[in-house]
Amino acid sequence: MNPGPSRPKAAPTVREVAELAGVSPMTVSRTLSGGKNVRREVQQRVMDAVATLGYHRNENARSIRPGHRSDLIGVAITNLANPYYGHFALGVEEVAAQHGRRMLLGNTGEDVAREKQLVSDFVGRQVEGLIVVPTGGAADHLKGTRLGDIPLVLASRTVRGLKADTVLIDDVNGAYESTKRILEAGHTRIGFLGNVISVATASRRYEGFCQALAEFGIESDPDLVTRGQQDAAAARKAMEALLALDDPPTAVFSTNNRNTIGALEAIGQRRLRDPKLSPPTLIAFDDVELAHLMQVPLLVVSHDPRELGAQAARMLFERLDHPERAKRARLIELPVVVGDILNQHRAKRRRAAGARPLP
Amino acid sequence: MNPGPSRPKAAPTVREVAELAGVSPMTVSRTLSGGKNVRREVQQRVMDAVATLGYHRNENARSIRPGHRSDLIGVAITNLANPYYGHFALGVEEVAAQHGRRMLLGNTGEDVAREKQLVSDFVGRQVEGLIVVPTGGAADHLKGTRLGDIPLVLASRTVRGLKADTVLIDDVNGAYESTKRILEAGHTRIGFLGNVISVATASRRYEGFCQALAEFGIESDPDLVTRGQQDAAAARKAMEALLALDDPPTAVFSTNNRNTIGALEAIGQRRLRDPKLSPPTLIAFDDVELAHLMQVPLLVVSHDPRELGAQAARMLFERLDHPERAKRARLIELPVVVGDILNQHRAKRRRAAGARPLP
DNA sequence: CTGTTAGCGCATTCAT
DNA sequence: ATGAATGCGCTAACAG
Repeated sequence: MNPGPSRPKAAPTVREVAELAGVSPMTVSRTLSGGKNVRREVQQRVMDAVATLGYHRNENARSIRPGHRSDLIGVAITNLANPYYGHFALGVEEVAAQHGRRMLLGNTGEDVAREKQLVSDFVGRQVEGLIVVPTGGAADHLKGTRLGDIPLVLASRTVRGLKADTVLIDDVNGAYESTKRILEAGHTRIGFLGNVISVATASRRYEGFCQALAEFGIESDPDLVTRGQQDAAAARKAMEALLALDDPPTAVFSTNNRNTIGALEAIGQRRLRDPKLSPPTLIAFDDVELAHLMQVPLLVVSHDPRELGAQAARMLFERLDHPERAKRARLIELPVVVGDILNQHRAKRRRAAGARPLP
Repeated sequence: MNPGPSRPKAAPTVREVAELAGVSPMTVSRTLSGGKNVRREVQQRVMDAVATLGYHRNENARSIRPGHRSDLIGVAITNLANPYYGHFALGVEEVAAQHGRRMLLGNTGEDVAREKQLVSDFVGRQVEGLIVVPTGGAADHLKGTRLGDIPLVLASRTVRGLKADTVLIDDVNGAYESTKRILEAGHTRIGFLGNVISVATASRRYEGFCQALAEFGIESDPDLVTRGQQDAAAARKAMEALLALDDPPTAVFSTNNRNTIGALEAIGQRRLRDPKLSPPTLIAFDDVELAHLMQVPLLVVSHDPRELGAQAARMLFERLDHPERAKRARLIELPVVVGDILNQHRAKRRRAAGARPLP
């Protein structure tokens, strides 16, 4: 009597629906694809059968038929736990949804091997396109031929020697403009908190930073430049070291939100021990929730990572919808907004006192 | 001569690989599935052909064959832009990867219709299982029959009248314990910042909150209870209103990270106008980056959303790997950690002065 | 309007 | 160790 631990029943197929509705599989198929050339009454019978059986059309079977799209895109990002990429992924997802596509999402954890694996798997699953935040390692697996000519969009970072559609933030200029503004405010000793150099973004932001320094005739002091911090904990240590210098920087450029968090933690902790600490002005590339309330002089270089994701997706779908257009890889650089210097009570006073802090 | 805008070439198939390698499709298939019963030498020829053609096995075609798994799970979450769910998604992804599965990820934006759409699509794509953070609306579409008996795990929230494996946070107890601790510290007027009531989490946390109040013989003052804030902006307004009361609360319970952010913003802004403001103690359910550095007395009720995601995924795979086991829906409640009250300089002084703040 | 035939890419089964 | 036949679920193309 007892059917026992019911084996996971195989999903119902068109045939079963057809049988229950007393029609041919073809009529079911037609009904499900809009109902052209099917009597209303028959459609109803079919839909009823669909409902009672809990039938769902097998999209995989559907997608192997010639000319049919998979409606799937593959997205590989480096770190989902970073709110930045959460917003990014949301931007991608929203635009994909508008275009009727679903998103296969994988996390690379900055590991090239994993990236390779993911991309290969995505291709095997017939994704129509790929959006990748590259880890920055070797990237042969992203070459067009390896991808079976599936459109690829790189986001947030580039890869040396790889031609592909790319959406970047205007890193160089953002770093340049913000550093310049800090220099104009009178700072001369400016620290740098960077992430790993192999990440193109890091280099580009460092480049803009140096450009501004050079323009003001300031040599970048190697003691003030730290690089390679990939998470907040590392950034915090780096910032602590900067604060502990005999002659600490009066301003610090932070490459990304992880470094900003770490820097603010270092400052916050240090302030507990030394409440009169006059914290350095922080140039924060990427906005961070609550940062502006931290009572630390702050210049935010912000942009919307969600828009970055959306833009990457738009770029991808444009290529999918118009494969006939020019094949040349395109590069888009999204502008950043350099804000005002917030919480700069001390800085104001210093400037009011005239001249530069260090003669 | 010019091939013209090369039509997106159809992906190579086993047949093409076979032809190039001078073998039958079957030999290619065998080689790709481990190489049993294929001569080393032939395997090599096949692999070479695979490489030159850029061949990727069509997983979709593969998955329609009987007995074959899709290696796909579907995940629907409410808001990817919330770092909480970013961590959650990462937890799911990592465990899925360990089990050789990929993740289809969709964002519902708290919209039931979208959730329904996503789940239906996921089922059509032959996902082996579903992990859903339910929006809280009607949920007929999540009933087993509608899902073709695909295993479902609800995470973070429950749905009234729906039996399914569920992973929750120990909301009631976390809210209870933290509120109790604040009451023990002498607070009697405690505000409440909540999200929409239809979300089960909100009710559960409110429940724990009220339990603690009741135990201390305190009636919850309706003026101090705000609900329905779904984002930081709304939460901020609600908190501003609390701060503006003639007799503002000395402590405020914040249901989730969005409300905490909003509350801290309100406090921060208010403090700019009134530097001597003695901010209320904040009970923050869910941790928030930088919150502990905000110079606001803070009691964090924390848990790791990544672990929540991991646990949901483990639950799913356990059911997938052991379909024969008991069918009863299981419920797991992950413990929370109620921390110490941080930054409580003022509170200390108040307590040291003896008695309760309000006679 | 409806049904039949055929084939998408792959792998199981059964030869050889 | 290899290949041929067959069918998975679905739907164009072609009858009727």
